[in-house]
Amino acid sequence: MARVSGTLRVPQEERSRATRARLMEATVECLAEVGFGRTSTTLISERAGVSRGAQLHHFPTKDALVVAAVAHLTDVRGAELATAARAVPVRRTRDVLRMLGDHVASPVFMAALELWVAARTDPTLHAAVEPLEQRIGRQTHRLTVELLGADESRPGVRELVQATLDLVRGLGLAATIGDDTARRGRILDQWARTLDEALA
Amino acid sequence: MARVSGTLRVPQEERSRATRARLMEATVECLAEVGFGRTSTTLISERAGVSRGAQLHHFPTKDALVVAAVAHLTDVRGAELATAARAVPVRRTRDVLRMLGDHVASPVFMAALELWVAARTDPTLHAAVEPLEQRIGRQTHRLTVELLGADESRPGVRELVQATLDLVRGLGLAATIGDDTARRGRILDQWARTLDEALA
DNA sequence: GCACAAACAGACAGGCTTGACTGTTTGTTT
DNA sequence: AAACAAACAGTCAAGCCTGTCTGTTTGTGC
Repeated sequence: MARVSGTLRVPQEERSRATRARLMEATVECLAEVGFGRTSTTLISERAGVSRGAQLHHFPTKDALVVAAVAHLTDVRGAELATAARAVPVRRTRDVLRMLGDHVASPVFMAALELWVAARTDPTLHAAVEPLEQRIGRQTHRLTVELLGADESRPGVRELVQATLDLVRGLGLAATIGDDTARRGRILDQWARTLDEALA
Repeated sequence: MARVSGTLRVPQEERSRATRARLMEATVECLAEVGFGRTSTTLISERAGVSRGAQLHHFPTKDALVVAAVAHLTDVRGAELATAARAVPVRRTRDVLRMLGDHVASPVFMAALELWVAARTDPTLHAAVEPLEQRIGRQTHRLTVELLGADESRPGVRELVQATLDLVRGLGLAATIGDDTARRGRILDQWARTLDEALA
């Protein structure tokens, strides 16, 4: 598409993609900062610097926008995890846990948390969130197994890795209220020791 | 008060208490069933069988009602945990974990979850939730230590109990999306074994 | 029995949110 | 260049939610 014909061009497909991206990113930001409840379409369009008309053009309904944002968020989380994982040396359990702990304290996780809880009582959202969350869950699991150098063929190992991921999820949830970093650190310190013994 | 004077009496203090209780219970039910976002004062009053006027009389603002419901919910959670704990034999780790796992799958936990997430971005709610959550957190910790027969003077034991509680919180969160009971069971099976070894 | 206050009932207004709708600009196609 | 379609802009009405307000019933104190 967009055959060159001499003059400078700003393909509308590109503009469209950019606008949609800004809207989805603004949605994720709103989720993380003001929560699902206060995330209105008006607030999103203001934040994205997009007119309400343009917003309604690309996403006819709020559901459509949020569902698209869910997919976008999944990609972002996947990318952030992959990037963070690359910086972690293999077989250093405590470092792996630190990486996971940092993730659940990040804004993207908070946005995901908002969506989880909202999806619990919203069928449309649930249908969008469930499969994507399952995907990123599996991806994170695989990644963690690799970094820990764990042997999943041994009985119990798979469950311990799952427990580790559920633990950090729980820590992320606790972090929303009044959990301090120090407490998380101590818990993960001990968990790393226990995990190392159990996986040995 | 309310000196008997022959005829049957329905003290207004009693009526008042009953109405307030029904409103707070209805609030918790709404939180668990439709979520914080869709929990409107109108819905609550309908569900409680209380007129809007009476509702506004007892709780002038929505915040007042929700804050009162938080306190109520804390009491309910505390009572449910204490009751469930009484049915668990001491030193049977798997049974203790089952009890905790059941709790995080219950409606009261879901209501608490809604409040947690809402409180993250709502200062008023946060001020009400934080201290109470801390209280019930400590209570649950003490209770778990007792049931496990754990010796907290030994290094790492305290952190392992905390990790256990955060783990079940994470499992409760996962349960809202698409987590099946079987998966939870396997994870807790394995964690019970690991915990027993670590505490031995 | 009477005055008073608390519990209760329901209508009403203001504000916010959502999505429909009309009009304008900008890129694409022939 | 002209016709067309997509992107963009902003207004408007319907609906819901909250909290105020007025009026009614019921228990309490004198």
